Amino acid sequence: MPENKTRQNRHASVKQSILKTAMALIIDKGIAKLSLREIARKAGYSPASLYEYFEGKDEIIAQLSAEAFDRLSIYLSQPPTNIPPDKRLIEIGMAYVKFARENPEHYDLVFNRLPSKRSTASEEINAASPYIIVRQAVVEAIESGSIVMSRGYDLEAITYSLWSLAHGMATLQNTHLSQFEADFDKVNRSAFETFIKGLGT
Amino acid sequence: MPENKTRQNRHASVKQSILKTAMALIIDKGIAKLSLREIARKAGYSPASLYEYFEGKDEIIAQLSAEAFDRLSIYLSQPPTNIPPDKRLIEIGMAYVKFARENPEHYDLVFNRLPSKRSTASEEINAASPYIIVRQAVVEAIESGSIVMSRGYDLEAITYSLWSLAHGMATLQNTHLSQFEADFDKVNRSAFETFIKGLGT
DNA sequence: GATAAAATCCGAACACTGTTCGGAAAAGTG
DNA sequence: CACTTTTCCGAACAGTGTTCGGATTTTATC
Repeated sequence: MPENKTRQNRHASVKQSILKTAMALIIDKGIAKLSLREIARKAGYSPASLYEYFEGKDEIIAQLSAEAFDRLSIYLSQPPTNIPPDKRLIEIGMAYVKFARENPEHYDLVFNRLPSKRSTASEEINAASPYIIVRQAVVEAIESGSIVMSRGYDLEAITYSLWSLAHGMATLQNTHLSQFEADFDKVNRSAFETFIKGLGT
Repeated sequence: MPENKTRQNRHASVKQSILKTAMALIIDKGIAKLSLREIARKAGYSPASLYEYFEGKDEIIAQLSAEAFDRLSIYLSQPPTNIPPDKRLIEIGMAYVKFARENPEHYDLVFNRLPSKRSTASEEINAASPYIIVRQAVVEAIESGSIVMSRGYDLEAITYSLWSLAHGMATLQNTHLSQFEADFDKVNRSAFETFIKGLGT
């Protein structure tokens, strides 16, 4: 009864290879022109066969979105923990933007192709993971005294603000400012520093 | 030879009415499901006829995007000029987010449905208009001494940073945080104040 | 007002798309 | 071996954006 492993493994690996083909197509043709039928062609299957592995095109995109999410989490985990909390906060922000610039398609998948159907509670928690990472860094920065909370501007609010700043920079650089040849890294760092400075006493 | 006016007027007004029906469809069915054929049905034309007025579906969306852009400019122009420059800067940021929340479809059109083909130089200038508005407010804030530039963090960089912050807040509220019931206005204002504070001496 | 010209409109067709369904082939189980 | 489950696909359906030829209507010119 090797069904337990072999069968499920096969199913899972085929699923993964289809996702891989789909992601490759997104990267070189753009997600707007992604077609189920072309995925099937490149993967060596008939269009109907893909429905054996996914509920439809939307679920394929949702899966890719989830994968992209994990990739983002990896980026955000890179900054070492043995640096001053306020510095680390900046590095996390920089990592966020770096992810967006180095993986524009993944970034788009994470934030602009979220499944239209309300995600379940558990997915929400998972989806909040990057938020949790930033939040934890803010907590440490507060404990170290680098930044301070004030009334009406609490932990969640600060986390949200930093996330917004990073998200805005990343989004603008990948869309409206994509053809600008500025040294965004330097400016971004200054922006984070300015905000952190404003959070100080 | 009344062709000059009548003819062109008619053409322009039909064009406008098609855009209007298209926008209505976007608002109540979502842009993802917007279909050229349905626009034609609702507008009382055959699908082929729309090509007398637009190059295709993409140009219709591009036109709507341009209209949405104008609407954003109006929002950004609302804050009065007879208030302290640093306060005004915050009000402009708040107006940016307000536009996004009150007109989510328009906001999406402006920032996530930008025409894939490189826009021309003149369109670029027009597209930069909100940026110009924010920039001008920053200039006045600098002149008043409310905020200061430092080396490597100049006018453009500050403008870009404020834009990013507002853009991030707007985008997140319209997507990932759309189901959260927080008092975003208050938090947003605190975030802007914090950043402006960081920009001070 | 008749005539030529230009603008407007649409039916039909083409090449796509996502999805469903029935059944054939293959693989695993007893 | 038979039996069940999984896998796969051809065919079809409804829908899409777009093109083209020609008919109809509106405008300009004589």
